[in-house]
Amino acid sequence: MPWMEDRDPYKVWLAEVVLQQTRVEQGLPYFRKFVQKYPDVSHLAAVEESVFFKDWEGLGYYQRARNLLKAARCIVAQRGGEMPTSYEEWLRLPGVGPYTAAAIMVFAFERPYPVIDSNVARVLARLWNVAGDVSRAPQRQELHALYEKWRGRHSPSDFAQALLDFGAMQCVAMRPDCASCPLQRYCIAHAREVVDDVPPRRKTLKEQVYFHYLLIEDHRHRVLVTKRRNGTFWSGLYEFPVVESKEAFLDEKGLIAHLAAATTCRVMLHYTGLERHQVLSHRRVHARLYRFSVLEGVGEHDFIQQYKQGIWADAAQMKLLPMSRLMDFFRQWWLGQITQSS
DNA sequence: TACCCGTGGTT
DNA sequence: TAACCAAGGGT
Repeated sequence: MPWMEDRDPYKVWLAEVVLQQTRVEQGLPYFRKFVQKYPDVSHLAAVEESVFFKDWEGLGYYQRARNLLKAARCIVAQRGGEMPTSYEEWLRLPGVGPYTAAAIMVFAFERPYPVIDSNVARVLARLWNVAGDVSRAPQRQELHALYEKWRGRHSPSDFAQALLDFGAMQCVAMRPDCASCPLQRYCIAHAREVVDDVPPRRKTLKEQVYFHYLLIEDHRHRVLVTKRRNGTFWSGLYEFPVVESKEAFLDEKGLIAHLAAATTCRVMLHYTGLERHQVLSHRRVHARLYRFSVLEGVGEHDFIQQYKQGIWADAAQMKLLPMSRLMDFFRQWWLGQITQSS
């Protein structure tokens, strides 16, 4: 891994946060971009949040970006830019939990903390047939003890890297190739033929939500966008004004009725035919794009005040706003329309 | 503790 | 296809 070349705590921290719940292949391009653009913690602390949000666009779990900036500013403000050197100090920073703090102590400082992510937990749980949910406290404790005992006097970082790699490449979650596994003869889960059930599968519930995005343009090729509020998913990202429904897509009459409750403007809708869905960690979002216009004699600006606060963005501004992958699909389509018409 | 939070790959 | 999963953390 690139951050192991110099073991710079800043780079190790950055990499571990980027890689939280994220595959290495997916996160690595972002890590490289961040190191290039923000070579040390003072550069990171100085960047405006809206700019960094754009840098983070497409990586997901956007709260990580906020916490990373908060932590960087803590390190600069409270420590003069000196990176923490103890597990406890790292743990106090926002966005740094037990895994990340341990990984930093091990990879940057070669200190003996147990680096137990989902890969390592799976390897240990199978080898010793640890029953139950590995995210619960008793199991975590047992895995911790097994890890320490197995590591013995091995190098903390070599052992951690070995287990991470072994979990990612050999002892994989789905359909592991136990026949080729060098540890098969030691594996209790294999002996008891329960490898596929250890650790137990997660249960994920997906709620369906239906978004009706409203494309509202003025006469100068500007479009109305709003910022998603705190307490919602994708909070802080920008989108076209949206009407959300939990049951199903609304028909145009239903949409008009919904809008009539929020604005006194008389409005018109026209479905663009553009539909797209995206699966999130706990939701499935279905979206359709509607052209929206206000009837003659009533300005769109009145609509903004009456319906939602927003900003009018031209093509150049639109490209700078951080958006979800779903909204990015509609944005790209809109940019194409603008290019064609001008 | 249980639930929330993105996106992309695999089966 | 739909489910499952990934170098987890916050609340």
